[in-house]
Amino acid sequence: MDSPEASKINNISSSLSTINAATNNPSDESPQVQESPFLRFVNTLSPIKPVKASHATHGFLGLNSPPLVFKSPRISAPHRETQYSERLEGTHLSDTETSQSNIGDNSLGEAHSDLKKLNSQLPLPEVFIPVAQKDFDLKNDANTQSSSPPASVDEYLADPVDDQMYPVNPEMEQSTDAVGSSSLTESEKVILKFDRSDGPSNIAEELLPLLEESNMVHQERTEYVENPATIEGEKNGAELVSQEHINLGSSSGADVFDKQYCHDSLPQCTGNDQRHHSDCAPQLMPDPIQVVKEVENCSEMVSTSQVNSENIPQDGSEASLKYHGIRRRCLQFGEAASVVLGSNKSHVKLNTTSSNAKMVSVTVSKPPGIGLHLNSIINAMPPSCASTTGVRLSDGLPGSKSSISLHIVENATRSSTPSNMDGQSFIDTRNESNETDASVVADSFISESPILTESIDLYPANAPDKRRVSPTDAEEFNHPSTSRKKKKTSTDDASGPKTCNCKKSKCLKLYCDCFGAGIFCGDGCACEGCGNRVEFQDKVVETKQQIESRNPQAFAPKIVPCAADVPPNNMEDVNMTTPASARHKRGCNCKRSKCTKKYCECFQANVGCSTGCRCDGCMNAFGKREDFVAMEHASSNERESSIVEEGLDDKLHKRQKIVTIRTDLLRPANHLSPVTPLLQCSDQGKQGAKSRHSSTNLTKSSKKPRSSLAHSESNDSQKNAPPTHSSSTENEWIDLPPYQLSNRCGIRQLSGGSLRWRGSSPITPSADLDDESDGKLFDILEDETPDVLKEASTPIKSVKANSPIRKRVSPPQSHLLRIGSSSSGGLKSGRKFILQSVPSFPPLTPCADSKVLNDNEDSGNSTDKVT
DNA sequence: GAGTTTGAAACT
DNA sequence: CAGTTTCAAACTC
Repeated sequence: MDSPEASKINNISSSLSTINAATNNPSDESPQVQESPFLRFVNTLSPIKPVKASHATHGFLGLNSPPLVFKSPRISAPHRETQYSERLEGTHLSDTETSQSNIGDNSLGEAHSDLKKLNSQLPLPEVFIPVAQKDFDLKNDANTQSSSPPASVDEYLADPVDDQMYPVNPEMEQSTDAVGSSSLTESEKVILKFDRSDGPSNIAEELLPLLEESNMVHQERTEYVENPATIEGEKNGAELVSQEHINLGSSSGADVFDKQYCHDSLPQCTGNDQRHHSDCAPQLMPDPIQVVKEVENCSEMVSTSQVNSENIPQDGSEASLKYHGIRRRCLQFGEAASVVLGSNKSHVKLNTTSSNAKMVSVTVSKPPGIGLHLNSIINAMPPSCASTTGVRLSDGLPGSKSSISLHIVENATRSSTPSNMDGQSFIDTRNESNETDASVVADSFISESPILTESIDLYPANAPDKRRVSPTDAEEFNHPSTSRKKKKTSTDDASGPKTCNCKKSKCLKLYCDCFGAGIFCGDGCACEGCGNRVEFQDKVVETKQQIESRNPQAFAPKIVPCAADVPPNNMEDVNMTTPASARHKRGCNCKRSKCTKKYCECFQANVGCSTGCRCDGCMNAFGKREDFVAMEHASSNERESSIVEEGLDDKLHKRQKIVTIRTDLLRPANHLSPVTPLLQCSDQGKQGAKSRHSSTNLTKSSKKPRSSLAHSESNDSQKNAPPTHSSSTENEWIDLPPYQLSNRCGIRQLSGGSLRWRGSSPITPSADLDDESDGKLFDILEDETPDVLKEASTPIKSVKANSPIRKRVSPPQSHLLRIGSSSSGGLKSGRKFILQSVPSFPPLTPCADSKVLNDNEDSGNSTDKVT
């Protein structure tokens, strides 16, 4: 399907990718696109995505910049229409896919035709698109183009577009999703109906009030949209959507839609529910604007979905509309669960995988690993809510939302592609991303439906972070007052939502878990003089702003899921062990806990320590800093390298030798071991100040290759011991050789590209540098590289040790830029790789950005080096 | 449940 | 920017 249209798709995908980045739905795309890994890869690669995404997010989220969506609902309406049309197409495509994969209902094809008709009928209001919505326009254009061609293209386009649209307007997303759902044919409806019996209805009933409200909003929108008749259609469509979601659970293809829906609807619905019900004691702390807008958004979201349904020519009771949003969640969630459970397995594995990925992305729609603070919020937040949270994020971190979503998507894709890696790896990723998501969703829904529990079960919560975030948030939302008990605290994870016990901070400091997570304290909190309550919203917002003024990222997710993002080279990746490949942005500073207890934020987040960490004696089960892992891998490599080096010493400069060795080692390993060289370096790694200094000194002064080698070796020997330790917790990861791990990351996210990438990037630079470096770079680097930078490059420290050049070699320039771009954390850590791993621009931006950066870097480095 | 430990956040 | 203090969670008993 993809191949013929791939070119188009690619073109469009690039544009879409940008949009997608903005939206959180990249996962949706990916799943859809998954059919053509190449497209997926292209999408992921497109550097534009992240940037636009960030922008879009900014526009939305940024407190400073009121969300465009709100301002110009009308404008959005036309978009919606276009989106709908697109969405319809996309849905058609997806439907077709689903039909092929799972359902195989002929009706789907019919539905597509119907949808196409509808689309043709529906005018594409590209003109309407506002500036902020340019992305949408692009999408629309792409969609329109794509629409004409076979469904496959449309599918990709439609989904991504929708996704992209979402970031700008969550409502739009839902609407598009709804449209897509609406696109489902009657046959699907039938299926959906069956699925309904599954039980989301209960939840839906609970949510009905919300739906009603949303309906109100819908009506408004419907006005925008077009005909009142369409409204009915919407309602019907809503029902259909819900049904579809359910059905999707059964069908793989449907899964995509479901996921999308779930993705959109779930968060939104949750947000809506939360707001409306006001159940959640720990409500997300609204930004001043957000509060009002959120409600609107939530309602809009629902309404949009309904509106989308308008397009769908189906019968349905209004009541169904009410359920619609609710059902979505439930259904979706259920679907997700079912999917996870493997109900769909019977269909097509690929589909299931994709669906799973989608599921993940959808259900999650939030950065998996992310989040102690914002993460939680984000997780809990529905898209609409996300916008609200996003506001904060935007304040500190532009595009965080979008970026997060991207990460999620990537994660989802990763998880979705378990086949690639070990089942374990797959599971792991799922655990984090999905768990968190699932947990969140589950938390929100558990009360409503048992299905949730299933999904949850699927993802045994491993991550404490998740625990904190999701449970608290979810519970809070679901059971604001009741759920909380006193200090269940994070440890309770599963037990309950997070609560605080603040005595003096009044819950208005980051000390407070609730405040730090961006949620209001609930009844369960045992805090004294709590100022983090809805009553004090103004104050809370003000305080937040103050804190953000000091540290824009204060509320940003501390954990960045970036397995793929992490530069392939990074030691972290190798070390990484972090199940989700997530990392703590700032890193921990543990001294005594050795990162083995929850004192350590990294450990608490189930994330391995990264180069950014300044911990002492890191024994983080999720991944030791870099040293250990690197040491392990490096040790073997080093030996080889050392031997080679020795031989080379006579001939070449020691430096060159080292470099060449690296390149040699790396090249053969290529994608596998781009890390290895680093690892070698890493061996010296952290402890490294010693090793570094010594090595650097050696290199500079005597430049004895052996000295460096000796360091590496010694370090290896020393560090080797700890790595074994890591294996215990992370059996999965640990089991895999470091290079495998790295591969994993790359493979997951980017089917093929990542590999190339990594392999080339780390290696080529060094190699090239080596070649050239001897004369120029070497001198420059050595002399110029300030100690800070050297230190900064800690992860690669080994590089330093081996050769000053190496520091820069891997990505010298880029590093600097990155470092600069990367927040203070990067500088602090001072480690090259950290910089890479951390998205330069918005540290929040998870995978996508980082990927992009990496891609850029790689390309740039390769080009530079090559030249 | 009380007390201690720990490290992040806040402050100077 | 570094060092110190404050704070609340995490942990231990």
